[in-house]
Amino acid sequence: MKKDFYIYNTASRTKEPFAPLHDTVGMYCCGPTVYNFAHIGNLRTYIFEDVLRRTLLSLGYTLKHIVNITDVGHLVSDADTGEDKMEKGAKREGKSVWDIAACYTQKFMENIRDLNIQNPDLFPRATDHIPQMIAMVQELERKGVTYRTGDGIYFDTAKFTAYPDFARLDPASIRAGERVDMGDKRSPTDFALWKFSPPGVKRQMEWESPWGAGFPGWHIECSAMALAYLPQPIEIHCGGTDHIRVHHTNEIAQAEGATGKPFVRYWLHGEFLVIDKGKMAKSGGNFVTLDSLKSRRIPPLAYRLFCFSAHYRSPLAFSWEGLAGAAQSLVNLRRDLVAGAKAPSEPADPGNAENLLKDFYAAVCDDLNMPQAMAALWDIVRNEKISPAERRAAAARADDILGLDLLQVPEEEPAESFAGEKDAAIRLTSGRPLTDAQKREIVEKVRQRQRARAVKDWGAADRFRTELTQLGATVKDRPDGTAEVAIQ
RNA sequence: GGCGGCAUAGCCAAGCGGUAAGGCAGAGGUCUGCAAAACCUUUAUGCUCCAGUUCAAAUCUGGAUGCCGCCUCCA
Repeated sequence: MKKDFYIYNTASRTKEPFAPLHDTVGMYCCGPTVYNFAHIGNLRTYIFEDVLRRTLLSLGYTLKHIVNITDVGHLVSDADTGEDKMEKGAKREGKSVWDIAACYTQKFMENIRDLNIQNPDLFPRATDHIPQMIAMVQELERKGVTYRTGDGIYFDTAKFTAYPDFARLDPASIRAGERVDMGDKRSPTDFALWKFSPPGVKRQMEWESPWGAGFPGWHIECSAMALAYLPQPIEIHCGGTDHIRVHHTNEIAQAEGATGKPFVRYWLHGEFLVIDKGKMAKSGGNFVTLDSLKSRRIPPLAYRLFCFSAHYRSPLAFSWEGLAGAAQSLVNLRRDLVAGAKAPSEPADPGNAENLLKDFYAAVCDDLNMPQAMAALWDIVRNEKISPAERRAAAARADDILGLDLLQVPEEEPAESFAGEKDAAIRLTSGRPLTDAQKREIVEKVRQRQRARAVKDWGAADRFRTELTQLGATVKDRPDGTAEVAIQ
């Protein structure tokens, strides 16, 4: 059943009802540049796009979803002086650019999997589509909207009168040379379609073209690959908010300049994850990766849930405290659902789940308002008037969109067995590496405390607890007499 | 300089004209030798400030202050 689905279209700057023209909805999302780890800020956008994808599927649409992998180098600056990011990464790690791309593509795929982000239908790589890019540049040449400088073929934005519309630019106020190095460009908004390899320099990544050896410009890959796989106009195109002004504006110029037809119908942009009031950035040195979360024992899905605490078009303030809160929240959510499962209950009625989720779907369909959707879910999960089976059935349906593995039975922390000690009465988990001596000290104190408890010597037991606390070990007694020891 | 956005409890935040969602944290209680867990109860007379419109404003208008993003590869 298709509900009314409203999404905010950057092109119109308004919320619009989603009404696709094609039976299969084409969706193109700008993917990662694989020269370094993705940080969790990058990942926020892919989570937003995944929720969009899951919502469309859940509403009954058929999708063709494309996420590109940018594995070709982009220069660091607009002038010819900058280093290529891929080549820079290669130099940093002493590998070839191809190895770098393969390595970080792999890392990206792991992140995606950890976050329950569903795979799109296709992950096209830029380096596999050089011919399509060259063809598009040639078409733009035929249309007479390009010119040649000493270092490349450029798009002449003056020839594309709609250029300022998308980002609502005021052409008169873009002042030449203010922040961009003009090089030989005629206008600050002009951009490279094809760059020539510098004379005498053999780049690791370069291709033959009608204009000689070189490499594609920074925006052509998305226009070329999107149109290679999706019918025009493409229904949905997503990316980060930073792409509006330059990347997507240029994509539109290229695609519409080459084809003379509208490029995309709905543009959606995700806001940034902010940290210490500024955006998380690879260059800022303030970035956090999914691996660093995992090493702190925070499950990736806790981060996914954390992302649902703010609307995708609002900045979300990152903090470890907030993330720990999300982790706790996920544990609570699953626990409450499991608790329901233990109670005797009648089989759930799927039709009723749909009914229970009315508010949930209403929030999701209102431009993916996930904070409100989560509130609606909590109302179900903690509503004792609803039978546990019905709650679980509703949660399972909601999870098609949330992707939080809500019905997963909470697992015990795997107990770390420690060198030389096999004591079934003690389960030790540690958040940091410990020497054998340290382990032995802690284990010995736990044992002494257990002995004291056995003879009801509460005073001694409490003293050992205090000592263990000083060593960073928190002890939890379990009903079966075993002790759970967590070391921070 | 241009364009865009934000300011709501300890933290993350929703709400966008009808009398403050939700999560986390905190507090009190029940229970347990203590602790943990669990369960129950509770937590903003107020939404940066100042004017204004309105029967009614966190929500609209004008102004002030503070903060952020894009304009350069960037989610």
